Amino acid sequence: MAKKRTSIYDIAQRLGVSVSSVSRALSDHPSISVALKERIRDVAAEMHYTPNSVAVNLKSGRRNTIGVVVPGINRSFFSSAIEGIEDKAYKQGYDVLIYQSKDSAEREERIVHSLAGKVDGVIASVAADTTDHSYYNQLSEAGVPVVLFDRTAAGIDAGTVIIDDFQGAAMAVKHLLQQGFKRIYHFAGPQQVNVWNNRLKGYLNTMQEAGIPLSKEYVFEGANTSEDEGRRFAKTILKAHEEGHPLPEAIFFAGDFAALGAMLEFQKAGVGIPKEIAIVGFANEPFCQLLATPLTSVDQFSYKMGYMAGKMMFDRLKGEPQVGIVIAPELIIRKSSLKNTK
Amino acid sequence: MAKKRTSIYDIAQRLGVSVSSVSRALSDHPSISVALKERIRDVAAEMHYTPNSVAVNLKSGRRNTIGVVVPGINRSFFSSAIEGIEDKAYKQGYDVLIYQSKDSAEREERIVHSLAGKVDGVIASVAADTTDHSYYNQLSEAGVPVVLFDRTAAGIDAGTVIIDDFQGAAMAVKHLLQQGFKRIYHFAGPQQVNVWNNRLKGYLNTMQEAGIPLSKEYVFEGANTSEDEGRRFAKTILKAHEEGHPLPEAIFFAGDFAALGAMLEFQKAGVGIPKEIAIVGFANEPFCQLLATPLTSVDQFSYKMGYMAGKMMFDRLKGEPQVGIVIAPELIIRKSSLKNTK
DNA sequence: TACATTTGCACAAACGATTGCACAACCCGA
DNA sequence: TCGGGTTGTGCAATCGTTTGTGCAAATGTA
Repeated sequence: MAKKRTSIYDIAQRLGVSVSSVSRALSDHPSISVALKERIRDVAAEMHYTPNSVAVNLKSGRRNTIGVVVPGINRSFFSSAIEGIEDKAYKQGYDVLIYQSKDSAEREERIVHSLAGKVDGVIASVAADTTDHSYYNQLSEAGVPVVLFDRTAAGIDAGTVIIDDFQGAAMAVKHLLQQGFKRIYHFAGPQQVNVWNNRLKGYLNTMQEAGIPLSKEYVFEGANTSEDEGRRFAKTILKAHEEGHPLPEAIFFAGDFAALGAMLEFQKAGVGIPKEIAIVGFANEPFCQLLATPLTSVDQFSYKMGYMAGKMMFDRLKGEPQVGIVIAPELIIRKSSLKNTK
Repeated sequence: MAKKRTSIYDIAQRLGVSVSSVSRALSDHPSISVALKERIRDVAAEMHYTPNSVAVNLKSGRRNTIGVVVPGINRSFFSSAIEGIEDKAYKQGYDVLIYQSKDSAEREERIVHSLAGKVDGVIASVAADTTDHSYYNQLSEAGVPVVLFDRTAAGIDAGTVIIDDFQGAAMAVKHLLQQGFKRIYHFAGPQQVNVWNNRLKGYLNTMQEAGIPLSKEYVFEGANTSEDEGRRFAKTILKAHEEGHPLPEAIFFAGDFAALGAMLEFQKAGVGIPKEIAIVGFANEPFCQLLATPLTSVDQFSYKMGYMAGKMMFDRLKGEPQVGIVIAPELIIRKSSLKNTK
């Protein structure tokens, strides 16, 4: 096992030429005679030579690798964004290193630290449990370009690829308004994260423009946008209802999983969707269309976001820093938000 | 931008000592005095020194990186397996390089080629469009251990982590038999791939043991296990029904997506599930429990498979080659396969 | 005081590839 | 036959570490 790999030195020795000639021959340098090039290439093929990329990296100072840091890979949004990144990187001959922050800033910081000098650039979607992601600046200070997608952070020297969350929220709320709903609640995510903050703003702004007065119980800020938090919100609403409050006519959720949790909870309580409460989610996770009551949701074009983030990264590596990219979201209307359905 | 990184040489120069002393001090070598160690560490911290991993790799011959090759990252099974691999690797201080074969053997071969010398080991689930994956042997011949999970391949020197597909299929079919079904069909995947072949065998064996005679239309071999192929199967069945054939009482699908496609098709045709046809899938994708009629399925413990594959990889790297691991599957029973339900 | 032993550090080679420079061999014309 | 210009190769430095070996100073022993 583990026979030593063949290096250009081995080839040189076999042919009685110098290593430099071998190197030049293999990279098709003009100052090597055609005859020697052929001999060298033949022997190289015969000995199954493949260049040692580590040595090449050391010499060139480039790694041909980009690092990707996401909260977790096992969510459709992130895995398909990564798919987009990998597709773009593969085309450019770059490798992709994957890391999961698990939404822990501490872990994220360790990862970012270890990344310096290992990769040519970093693409990330930041951990949600903190507001200070300044450690990313160590990368850009060291000349490693950073591109943030979806979850960005203030005060970081990085390119950004996001969707227009404000607009997405506005589309969702307008849709509900058009259906004739007025008493529209909003399940918001942690406000230190840009995406959830912008969705809340979009909701508030649209409601205000429509002249609908809000009261306190309209907005619920979840600790995150998980199924459990969605359930918690639903329970809050159901309890209020028992105490005499009217049910909301509709709810706009800042995330599909939260919407899912709430739907399951409402279903358990016998509250019909969309008959009694209309629901809109955010992310357009694949499961939306599979639910018993298919869920209206805002599509984020995750694959495209990943691909664009990759593209922006390579532009930056070429020294063409781009301005931030904002992708227009799209509202996918399904049964869960339609008034005239049973 | 791109200020040069500080190397041990810079530290050595600043303190007027040799680079070797710096290197030894930082790795706590006994032959350096405590006083000097402290001075060096202070300066190193002050200059924000981090070792250049490329140089370390070149010197040590180890990369501290494992490569992962899967058909695609955007499927829950693979993304959560990767999650398991990454978790294990992170604990060991290893990085993870991700590649997508897109189920193309040609692309897979290119990837595997490029991987030699880039990683210390490779964990893969092979592309489905071919039966010859011998290029993986170039890795093991070069001393790079290979671990295959789920989709393995014959004739490859590699460790394997699989679930007992035969057993999983048997569990599914037995469950259907217990429900009183006899006319049980099977949607099979491409037979050159071990997992689908074993599921078919499990099905056939269980049916035979139950003494149920099979006829040709019972088994359908899909080109893959996608939603579309599932639809195609459903259409075939519906067409045969129109021509006078009885419907199957139950169908065991070798994959959840195929089951999903068929369910949607049956629903469109007004065929009730499980009332008219009971259905069992395979993989226990997250969407199973979210369907209008929740889908009974065989759980593959994807995260665990990934984690075990990682574990086996590190054992191999330590020179403790393990035998293959077989994980016991579990049947998750839901509404889609229960007889006494409407 | 003289010698043996330990301690602490520096020198230099090595990992595998790239590349500026030097130089030998060739061809040409004068 | 010699100078000048190509052509084709080799030498050696370099990237940032690690590590075997050598050597001087400090310490111990008689």
